[in-house]
Amino acid sequence: MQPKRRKAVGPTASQKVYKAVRDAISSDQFKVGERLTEDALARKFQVSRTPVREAMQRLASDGFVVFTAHSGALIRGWSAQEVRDIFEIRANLESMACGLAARRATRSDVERLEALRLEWESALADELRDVALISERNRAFHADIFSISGNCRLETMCLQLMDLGFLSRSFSRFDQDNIDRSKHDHASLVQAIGAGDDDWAEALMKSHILAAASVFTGTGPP
Amino acid sequence: MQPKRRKAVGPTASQKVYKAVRDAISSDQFKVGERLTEDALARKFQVSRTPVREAMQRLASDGFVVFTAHSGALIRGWSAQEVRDIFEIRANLESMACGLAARRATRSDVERLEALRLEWESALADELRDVALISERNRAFHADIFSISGNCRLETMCLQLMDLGFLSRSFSRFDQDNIDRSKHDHASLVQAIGAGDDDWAEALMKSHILAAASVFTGTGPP
DNA sequence: ATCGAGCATATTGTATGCAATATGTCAAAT
DNA sequence: ATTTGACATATTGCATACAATATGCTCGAT
Repeated sequence: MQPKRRKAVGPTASQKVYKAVRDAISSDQFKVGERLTEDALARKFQVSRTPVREAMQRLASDGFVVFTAHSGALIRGWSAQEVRDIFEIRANLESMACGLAARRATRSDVERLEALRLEWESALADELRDVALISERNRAFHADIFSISGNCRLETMCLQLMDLGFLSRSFSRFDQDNIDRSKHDHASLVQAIGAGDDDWAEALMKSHILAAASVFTGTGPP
Repeated sequence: MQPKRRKAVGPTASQKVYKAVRDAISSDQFKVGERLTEDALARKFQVSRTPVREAMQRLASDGFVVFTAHSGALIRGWSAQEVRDIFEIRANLESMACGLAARRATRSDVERLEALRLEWESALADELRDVALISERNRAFHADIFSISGNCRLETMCLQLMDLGFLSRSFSRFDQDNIDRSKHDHASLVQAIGAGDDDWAEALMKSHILAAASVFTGTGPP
């Protein structure tokens, strides 16, 4: 007889709704200010309002939607100030994670990271310019650095900041210069982490994020 | 006629439960590993299970409890590694906030901060050694710096990290040396922020947090 | 035409019931 | 004595019903 198999009980309805709506927001499938009515979502996912409400609570807590009592959930927008604030935090947290990663990375970590970098470059090189794919692979590259850092909470916090909807539009704003710079940055990052040079890795990541911020917020030199 | 008064509709039941349980956790009123059953909380707050569940979802999302499907919410504990990780992040984020605060603080900001510092010192000076009061005023002091930083999201993130239950035990571990150092640190912080010296303020806060970390995690010199 | 009051409708907030799942107990086998 | 299985109980997950609140519209007054 097979070793008794644990009954494979899937994710709860609430979790499924949470994940689906979260992904939809991250990939920018809702308009800012759009109202998410419980009934509509409940019908869409074939469940009752209860699990939908629970998912919305968590989304609100994560900052993806704003939730006002008796008025429901709205897809939140981001003021220029908020976008600046977020990039400012990312520049600090991600450079910290990068420095830690440089100190802790093993040979196999570096090899995996390099593989992710190459996958991202190949998505960039493709004629089709699939922005969603480029964005996804960029995320995977950064996420791997967070993971190597060994600080789980830092990893979670960095991921949360990366996954805030507006970022999915990031690469569509990049011109050729931005892309070349990004490619160069990522290559240097792998090099610095591979060499275990934490100061270098940290400084590289900080400048990498701040450069992206300047594209996004238009604070760069004219 | 009076200007039409908005109907004073209180916070929802769900919000009340959330706040009550969150405060109870922050002030360490539950044992680690303790199970929070929905029925018990519902009876305690005289509401049904629905708002209790919603509150628990948000608490889980905020990291105060762990939530496993079909098994409910447990008060989470913190491994030594997690505590180290959190102090590491605080050292970065709070020093960042402190540097920003030094650049932005107005005269009235500094005066208010100084007043908060003095209130904290008076709580420390009291013979009774009310650890909860000391902790509360320390929080108010740090929170004011976050607020002055002008970065709302940073403020929220720093507060979340400060409010993780185990910190309420911090001051009960301090010996006289730690207390003297803390008093000195806080005084210097106000001075640095008042002088607009962001590098100094940033470095001070970093060392302030790391010193507290060493007391807490026992990583300091013997 | 514009504005505001009041009603009708839509939507959220909460309570309750039932089904699904986990937890604890006890007896029997080794 | 320890372990394993099955059953009883406790607890959560979800659906539905109803209450509370907000939203939008009509209609009348100015």
